[in-house]
Amino acid sequence: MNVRGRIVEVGEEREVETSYGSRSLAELSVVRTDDTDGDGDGDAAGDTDGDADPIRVTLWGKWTQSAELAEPGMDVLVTDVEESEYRGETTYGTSKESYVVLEPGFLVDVTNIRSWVQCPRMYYLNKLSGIPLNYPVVKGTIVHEVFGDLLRGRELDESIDERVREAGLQLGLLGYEADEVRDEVRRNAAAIEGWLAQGTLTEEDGWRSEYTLISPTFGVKGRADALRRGMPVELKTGKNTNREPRFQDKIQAAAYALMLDERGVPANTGTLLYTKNTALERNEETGDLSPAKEFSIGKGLLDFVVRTRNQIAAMEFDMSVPTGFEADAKCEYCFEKDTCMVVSGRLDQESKAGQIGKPLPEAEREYFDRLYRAIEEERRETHAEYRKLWEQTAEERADDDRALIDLEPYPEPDDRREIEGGRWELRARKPDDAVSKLREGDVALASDGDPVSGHAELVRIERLDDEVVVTADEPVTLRRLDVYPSELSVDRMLTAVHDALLKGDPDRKDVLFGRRDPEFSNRSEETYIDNNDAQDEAVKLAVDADDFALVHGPPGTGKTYTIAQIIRALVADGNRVLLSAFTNRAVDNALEALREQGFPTDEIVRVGTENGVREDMLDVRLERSGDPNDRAAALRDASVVAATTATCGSRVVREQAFDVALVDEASQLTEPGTLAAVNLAETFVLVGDHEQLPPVVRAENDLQTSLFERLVTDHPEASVMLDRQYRMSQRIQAFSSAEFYDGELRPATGEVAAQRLSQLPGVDENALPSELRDPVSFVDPDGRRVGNTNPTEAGRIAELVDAYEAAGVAPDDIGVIAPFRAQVAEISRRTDVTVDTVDRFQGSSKEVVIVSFVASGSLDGPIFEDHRRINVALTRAKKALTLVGDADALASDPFYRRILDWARR
DNA sequence: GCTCTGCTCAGAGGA
Repeated sequence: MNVRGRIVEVGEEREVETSYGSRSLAELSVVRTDDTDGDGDGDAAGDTDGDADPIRVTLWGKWTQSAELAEPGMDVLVTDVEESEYRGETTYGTSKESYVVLEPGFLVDVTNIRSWVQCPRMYYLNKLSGIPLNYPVVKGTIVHEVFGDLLRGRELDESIDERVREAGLQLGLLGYEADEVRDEVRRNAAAIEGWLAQGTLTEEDGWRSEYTLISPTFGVKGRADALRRGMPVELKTGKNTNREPRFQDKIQAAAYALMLDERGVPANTGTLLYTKNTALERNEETGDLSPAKEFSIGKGLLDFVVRTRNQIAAMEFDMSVPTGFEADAKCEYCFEKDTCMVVSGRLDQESKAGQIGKPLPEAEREYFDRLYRAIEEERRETHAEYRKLWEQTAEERADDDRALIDLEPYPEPDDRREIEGGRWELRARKPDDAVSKLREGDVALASDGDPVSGHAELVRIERLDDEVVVTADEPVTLRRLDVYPSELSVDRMLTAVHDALLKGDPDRKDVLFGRRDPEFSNRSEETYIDNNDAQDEAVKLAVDADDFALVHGPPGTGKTYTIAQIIRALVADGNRVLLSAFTNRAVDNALEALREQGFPTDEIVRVGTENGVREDMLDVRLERSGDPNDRAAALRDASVVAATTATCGSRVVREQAFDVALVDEASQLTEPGTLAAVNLAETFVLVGDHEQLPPVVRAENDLQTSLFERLVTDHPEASVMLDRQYRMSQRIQAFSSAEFYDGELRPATGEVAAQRLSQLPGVDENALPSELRDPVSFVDPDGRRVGNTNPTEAGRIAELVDAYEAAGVAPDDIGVIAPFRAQVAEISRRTDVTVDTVDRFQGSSKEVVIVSFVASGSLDGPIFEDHRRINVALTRAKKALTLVGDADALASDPFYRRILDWARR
């Protein structure tokens, strides 16, 4: 039996005499959160605030080490407890089989356990700074890929050629030639091949490569290089002159064994494959020619893995920083010693290696701590997403759009096909009505129906319509496809903050931290845009900025056009420019405008995945694979590099340097997200509108305010607001202008102000029902909110769409906006025009927009509290805007009351 | 109570 719950009290470790001799123990008081009453309804869950009686759990032996790390408030799981009666009370204790897991909901990566074993500071430093582009790592990756290819039966030379080619860009940036890399990889691969050839591949040896594992019990996730007869095999391209495998390597393999145990397939042996070892070991007295080192994995080693994992989880629980004293690693031989000392010196952290240099100013350290915490909170939320893989039923996940279930694989053998490189293509039929967040190009978790304890593979989605097609390293029966969460964006935020503070230019930091004001020099006498003063001013400000310039662009004010003008002016001045934005769509829109203005295509490079980059920009997309020198030159020689901010944080782009970084959608970016782009340039230009949607973050924390908003507020003198809008009629823009832009947003021309539906070809305004005659109208369908839908309202909206169409408006010119996805679905069922959430509508517009408010009775809910979202909804329409909702509900709130008054005027 | 885009995923190593 297992015990799971929330710790309320932690006892001191003490020695007691038992029948086995003297043993140490520590007691925990735990309020159980697992289902203890056996009725299966789980009603004890979450009931941790003290009305349930705590139970006593005794941790014996080395588990007392984990007890020392335990704190009230932590979750704990103790497996295979022994139950006993003591003075009428049932108590629990660890048995020989037990594991004690602190904060099992916190998912620790196997590689993190590995680096913690080397040194806890190493774990911290890796997390903070990421691993920069360096040759040993790139080469190691290639050797691993070749290893996987060999296991899948691929021909060696073909594999090496392709894998080296794929790494072309990285190798080129590092200054390596393809030939020398191929030779080196071949030497490493020879060791692998020789070992594989020792009679093992001919028999049924049960090999498989790249095995993804997630452990709900132990709070560990990771990916094993390979399994052989169900036992973990890890490949290491480094040197190891000892007879024994390195301890941290053993721990890595043992961590995979632990997760295999949980799945009921015990692995008592681990293998480490050191590819540089053949020549070295040939001379040793053992006569062992093999690069493989086997070792046995017993319960003691597995316990050690779990205790190490607990150390990490406990440290992350209170977000403290490891000092290095947690382990007995020796600093004098450490590669990271200098980095370690600099980081601890700058951030004023205690560390075993000591400190070098002066601490950062207090304001910077506070900023670091604040964002570090916020980012780590975000990481927790990502972990919660992983947990849903097993905590939610398949149906719940499907309802949440996080999984496609009940896929029907084609009858064997048509459900799978071996493709190039020994990989697999898998196919299944998708139930008609199934929808999800998954998109073509995504990485997802494919499974036989159970993604955690069943057979699951990480796959790439190739096609997603009535048929599902995915590619995978190994075949699986394709019955279910789950969203696979990623910590990537969290990791990149952390490195962006690290780079900004620890590697950033002191001059830049002086402005960012308000120690001096942003400076401008009078470089430009030119007029860039002659029919719009604010746009022209924006270009001037950007060109003149020595630190940064801010362009505030309300809806329809020609932001994209201005961005293209700014980039052209900057490049004309001899600058190398990084163009970035939160979404791929915004990056491509800006590039499109740039190209339309005649900017030479051969000076542009678009960095991004094939699926992310829009089709019409693929011709300038940077192909990563190819000849190293050629690939590196393609990137280095471009005067404009365009990429999302997430890609700016990637290893390759992080190596680049620019004169200016221009970031669009800056108001939708977290501060670290913006820093990822801004870090790479001397000066920066941020374009955005903080009166529209803020950054999307999972946790409520300091990431919700964008750098754009902070700087606009602190330095209005460094900003220009584009005040002429080219989208909406006067009547439509009036509310937004008054409420959000101090009345300063105006139509650019009389034509814009006076535009009417009747100007559209074939439209007869008189054919509209009277309630829709005004450019802004309000309709109360007298509906009721049901969950996040309002079916009556949805029905009425379909009728309104029909009315517009009957008056001659083309379906393509009509858009419907609703606050909830559920209502979007409800309306979509009844009409063929575009229906979407506010969030997805940001950035686009339609001639006619109908907004569904859904709410009835009251306006409770976060979606209505953020008025910026409403601003977006109300500013998508050019000629006609119809609001549909419950008048009484809207009138109950002053802000919505004003909307009502405006619409019914 | 809600909105939801990014990114190959995670891991690849030095002495």
